[in-house]
Amino acid sequence: MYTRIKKNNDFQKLFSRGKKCFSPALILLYLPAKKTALGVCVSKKHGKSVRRNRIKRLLREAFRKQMPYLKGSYAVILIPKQAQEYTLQGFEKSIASALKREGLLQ
RNA sequence: CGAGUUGAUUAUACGGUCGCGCGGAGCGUAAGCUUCGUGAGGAAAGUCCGAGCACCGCAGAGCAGGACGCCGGAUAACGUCCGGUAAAGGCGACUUUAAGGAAAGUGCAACAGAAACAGACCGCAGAGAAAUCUGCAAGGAUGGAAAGGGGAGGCAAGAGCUCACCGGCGUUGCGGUAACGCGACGCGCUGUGUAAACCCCGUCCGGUGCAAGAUUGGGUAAACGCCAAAUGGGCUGCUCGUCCGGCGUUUACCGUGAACAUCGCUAGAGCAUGCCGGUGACGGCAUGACCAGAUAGAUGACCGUACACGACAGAACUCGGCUUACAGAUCAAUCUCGAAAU
RNA sequence: GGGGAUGUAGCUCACCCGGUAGAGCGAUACGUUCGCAACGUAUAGGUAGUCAGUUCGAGUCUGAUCAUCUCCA
Repeated sequence: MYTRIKKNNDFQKLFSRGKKCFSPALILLYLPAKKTALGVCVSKKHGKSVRRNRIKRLLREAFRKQMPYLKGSYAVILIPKQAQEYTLQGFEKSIASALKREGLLQ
């Protein structure tokens, strides 16, 4: 299981030193860590609170599904790109392709 | 049956698998694991009002400033709610209204129009040969607003000049707690709008807001510098009044994880049910349950069944309102209007 | 979460007390020049963010709503 990234310090560390990886639907930042941790970053540009919460939930669910295939443990931040529609399948594919490209999958 | 009016309720439901926040219990040195319970709204939204609570402080007085404004009640309080009154709209059920004062004073009323703290352009009548003079304010024309209204009498033509009705003002009787209503008598009648213009009258208001604020380790001593000495700073914009020196740097000793921690943080002017009082807002009594508490911020994914195929929308200290957004569904009323039948 | 402010021409802004919406830059046309710039002359461009209310009349007053900016750890 993963833990949530809560501290501002951790976010700053990832934003400044984390490796960036782009995919169609989102941006992924990661660093090796002791435990797998997930942070989600959804700005106000994505809409009102209901819409933003929906995006966060979809991102968490997508990440949860991809986790078993991870090699090692990492601290990860997911940043969605602006779009008209957000789907679970789209996020899953994006995460999978990004992780594969970085060679983090088994 | 059709068209409405008013009030209220609800906001996909049920089952299964995996997953998340919080709390309890158990296991474990610990990381954590297992299990049980619980987990968004009618508007949680906008932040437009009113409070609780907290601090600044002592708000003591006056001025300034702000809010409200028919009457009576409800409430912790309110700009909210309830019941009335008046006016406007609707055939009606009913709805809407920032609804005090224009005879305290000041201002404004562009353009048009003859004239907008007051009048004669056209006109009507009399006199005169005419120019013009005198009387008048019915009709025309301008305007949002034009000298109480339209009718009869009267007159040279006209005019509250006179009369009845309506309106207005004053006095007064009755009903009502009151706003106000109904009536009687008198006065021919004294210019309009604007107070969401200044203002007047009445009522109320200290400021800042949980990023408030509190706790946990900062304390003691010395030196120097800056500002200031009846000046400066704090207390609300100002005045009176009142309180006090303030800030920074360095060194020595003890201490040191001063925050992204912990508390505030959810048991409450609360909720549900029943009874009683009241037209109602609401109040009283009894019983029952404990019902989110996060801090990059918890409700999702998949499958099955049903249909109307699911709108607006996500707690962030807590309540009472208001306002705004919203697919629909349901219920109620001796409700209203129309049609048909009896 | 809680305070504060601003929406006017393509852009940057005026218009305090209600009465015909203006300025600068820009755009278009003409002149000037061999041509361009500069300069001169003229023209177009707005229902004052949106919706209601008060008023005879609203950019201005009042209320609601939408958008943008900003401050508080």
